[in-house]
Amino acid sequence: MAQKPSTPKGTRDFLPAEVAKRTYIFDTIRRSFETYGFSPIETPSFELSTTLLGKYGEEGDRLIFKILNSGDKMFKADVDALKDGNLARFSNSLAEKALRYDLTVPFARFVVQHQNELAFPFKRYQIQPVWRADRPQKGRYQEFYQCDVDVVGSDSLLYEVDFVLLFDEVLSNLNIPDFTIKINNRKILSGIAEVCGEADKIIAITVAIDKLDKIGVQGVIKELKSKDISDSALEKIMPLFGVAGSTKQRLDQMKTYLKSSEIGLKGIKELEFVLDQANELGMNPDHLEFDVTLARGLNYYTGAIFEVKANNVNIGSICGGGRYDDLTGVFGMPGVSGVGISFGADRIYDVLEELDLFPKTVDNRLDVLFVNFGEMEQSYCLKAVKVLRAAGISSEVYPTAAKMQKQMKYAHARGVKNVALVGEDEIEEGFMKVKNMDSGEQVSVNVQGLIHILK
RNA sequence: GUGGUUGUAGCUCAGUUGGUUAGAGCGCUGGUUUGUGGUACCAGAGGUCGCCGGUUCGAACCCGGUCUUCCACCCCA
Repeated sequence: MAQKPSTPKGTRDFLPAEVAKRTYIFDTIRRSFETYGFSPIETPSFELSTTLLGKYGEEGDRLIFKILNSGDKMFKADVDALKDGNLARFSNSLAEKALRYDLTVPFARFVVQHQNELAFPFKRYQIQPVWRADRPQKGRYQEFYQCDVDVVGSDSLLYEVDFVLLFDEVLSNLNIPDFTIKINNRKILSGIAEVCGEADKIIAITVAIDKLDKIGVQGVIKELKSKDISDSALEKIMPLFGVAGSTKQRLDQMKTYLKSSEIGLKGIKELEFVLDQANELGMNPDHLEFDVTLARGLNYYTGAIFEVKANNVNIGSICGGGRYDDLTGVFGMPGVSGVGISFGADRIYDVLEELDLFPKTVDNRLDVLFVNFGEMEQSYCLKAVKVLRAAGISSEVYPTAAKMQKQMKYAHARGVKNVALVGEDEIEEGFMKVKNMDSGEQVSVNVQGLIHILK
């Protein structure tokens, strides 16, 4: 071995036991998606750079993996841009394709491209990997899976309600004991910016107040000042930090605060509808929380904003989403409202692992391994294996007549559930000895009996 | 992108002020008289100390670069 091989930064291999757990997560999510009426689609892992660039803000563009042009296309390199020090333009001329950064923007492209083949409102789900050239840390990878569900072609708030219920159902099915679905509305944030007379600085304001629980009131004020927010505006923002009490009380306080902002009040109304409906449909109120400080960076959101955090685990948000009124507009199809959410499968995995929440039954262990005693016994066992497999029981024969101990050790190392021993005596009597590797118990049964036990 | 951190056998880690053949535990392989794993006992294999370069008579140890790990920011799933 010359040099130790390794995967690139921020990527991982998955061993069989890990894949089994990941499959469990994907299956749980997929089942609920389909129950809620969403259909699966898939899109390519890479898109044209022009499709992706400029959709995620300056920060996002930096994190997009670009695919180097190959062959003669290298001649398209904009050497002048390099000379001028315009690295962004130079790199764009070198890369006409890029790995997808999320599933939402490619979906918008998909909707525009296939608009005549889709029935609106169109509901799709998509479970595929995405790539970000981010610096890895806990719960942050360069390659990870997103599980997206979106509806486009309707501005009905019923979908917001559906998504809240969907969050609740999936996370409950995954046995996550303590999570909070935070909900806010971009219109409320617009209203806040309007009230303090800094409507054009909405992004700076929301990003700053988003950090409230992290850096505190003083930290937020400091950040706002550094973004050139005027003192008079600051004064109007201050009352926000005093908003407290139950959800209803906080909503009332916000109503008063936003009384001069039409858009802000509309946001409150939308939010109230979603909260009321969720409540009426019996959702646990502890799971849903109105949070004025929830902003989320993606600037294409226009209505509801969601974010889910698993409590008692130090990991970022595990789900996110929101309403975007005009995502397809940039691809030439204006006026189509969409709303959607995303589950971060890799972070959910980390949460389940850390809290030891994977069901013990999640595995892909072999049901039965037949010990190989020699040619004659082997062909007898192969027939038994065929019957077992037909009954849906995974089974195989050890490939060589190696020492018993070696075969048993192999079975143990692989985590095989049962070992079947069929030697001369057993063949004569028409039975097999089957040892349960977990309990160590051994029984004598025929093939049908074994099927009966394992089914 | 900014600042810090990590890298020694398959794994978890020791390795004293730079000085001969770099260690431990676990794991692994083989054996303990031949149809039974996870326990016990015996034996054994396995590392040019992440990589490249520099300082030195001499580097796992000092210096520089690079890759990787983890963390904080930024941002986010």
